[in-house]
Amino acid sequence: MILQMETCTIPPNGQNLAIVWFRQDLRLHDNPALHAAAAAGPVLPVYILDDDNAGEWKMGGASRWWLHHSLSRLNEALHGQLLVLRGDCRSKLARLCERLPVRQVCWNRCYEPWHRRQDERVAKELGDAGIETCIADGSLLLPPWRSGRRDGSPYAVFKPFHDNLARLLSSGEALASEAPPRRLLVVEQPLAGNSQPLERIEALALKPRIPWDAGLEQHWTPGETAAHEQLAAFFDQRVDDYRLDRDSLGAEAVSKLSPYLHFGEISPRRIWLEASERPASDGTKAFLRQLAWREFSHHLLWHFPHMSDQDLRPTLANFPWRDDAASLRRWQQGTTGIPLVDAGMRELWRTGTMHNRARMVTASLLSKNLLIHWLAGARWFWDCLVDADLANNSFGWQWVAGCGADAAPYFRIFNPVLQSRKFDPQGNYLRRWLPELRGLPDRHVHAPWEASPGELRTAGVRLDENYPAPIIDLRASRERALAAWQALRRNRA
DNA sequence: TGAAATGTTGGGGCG
DNA sequence: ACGCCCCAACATTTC
Repeated sequence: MILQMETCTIPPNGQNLAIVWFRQDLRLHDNPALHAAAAAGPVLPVYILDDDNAGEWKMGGASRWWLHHSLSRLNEALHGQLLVLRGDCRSKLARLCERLPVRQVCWNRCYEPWHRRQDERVAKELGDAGIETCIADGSLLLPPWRSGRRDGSPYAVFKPFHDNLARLLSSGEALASEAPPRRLLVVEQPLAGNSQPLERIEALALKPRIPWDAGLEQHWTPGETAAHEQLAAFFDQRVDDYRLDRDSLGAEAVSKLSPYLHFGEISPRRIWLEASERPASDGTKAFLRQLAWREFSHHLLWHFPHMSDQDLRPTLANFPWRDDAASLRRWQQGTTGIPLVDAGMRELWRTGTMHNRARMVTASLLSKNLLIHWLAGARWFWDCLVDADLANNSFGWQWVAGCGADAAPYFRIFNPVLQSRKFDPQGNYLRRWLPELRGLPDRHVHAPWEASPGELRTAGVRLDENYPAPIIDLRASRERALAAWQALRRNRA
């Protein structure tokens, strides 16, 4: 906890000005880079939006919306002194160092491949210019190279990874928290010139031009304060039921912390420590296990940087993926005619998130039943999710598609009707997102095409008029997917 | 963090 | 009383 925040003017040449370069660590608490910088003297907080270096994985629309609000909250917490720039991070930071008496630049590592390249280039350039750099690890429980085996090799299966992680963390040393600074001295906007910081955040144009973000506004409050409130509410009200209810689509049982974690508005370490202080329970354990999955996917992305674009296990070389723009479009819009899939996709579009169970089922329909490449689905999620995270997203899609580490076997194909009956027996989730199906009785709301004409009429459902007929026959497409996989295996053998 | 097919068991109706 | 069939419920195997 920072006890005291003050602002000051730029120190004269020769003094200890440190830049804190914020990226996916938009918080003041438990932020190692910030703490390191603050310990040495006055701090200049900087955020730089760098779209051009992100390649294929430039931030998506929902993420940009979140970032806009998150930067605004961070700027407020910094008494309006956050310097916001856009462009190439290396040249922007170098230029700041030329113009101001900067001794040191501090940042927390990001683990995406393009961020790693960026880190290297920035560190080299600053080093060549005689500027100190301080690179910390604050976005994971353990840096990915420390969560591997003793010999440094990565884990490819979750169970042993999780056992090892739990062992390392329980030793305590890994999570020992450094003493946070008692005082944060922030320099007043050095380059203010003609515009105020808030105007600069607006100038990043992160909010959508067409205002489709009403649902996001309704469902989310970005920012560090909200993150802490969300965590407290989860621990107070929901964690005890988490193990049993986390798969239930209709219940509000999950933590909803993923976007805060992605943008670093709360640190996983803080979550782990707070959970550890509570009496051990099944709910807490199940929750921390999910945090370990996040850790695992980052571990894999670090060791296999191509994971975001290529099959982790090249089992699918020459797989007959279908190029089917019309079906992809219906999947994206939530008009497949398969209720659980449509409910999930509409929740995604409207709120920027989707229940994890629904993510697995919608992903399975696209990659297995429709035989559309998992990358097409991953890209759509990337654009729509407020918690879009390269490691988690790529890992999840590969897991479902059956080409990832610890992957679901190829023959594990979700049946969206059975999943719906099992995890949303009363149809609460379906009816929330598919008002046109509200009149159907529980036994038919999961599969309206099985209802009799009379039942459909009573419910006011007209297939292919106010709700689509199913995009595909579930049984036949399951057989087709199995056959395609088996052909692949035969050719291989 | 599957689903579907196939196998097994045991109770009840019935001749 | 007994064998037979049916079938639900559960377990196992296969994809």
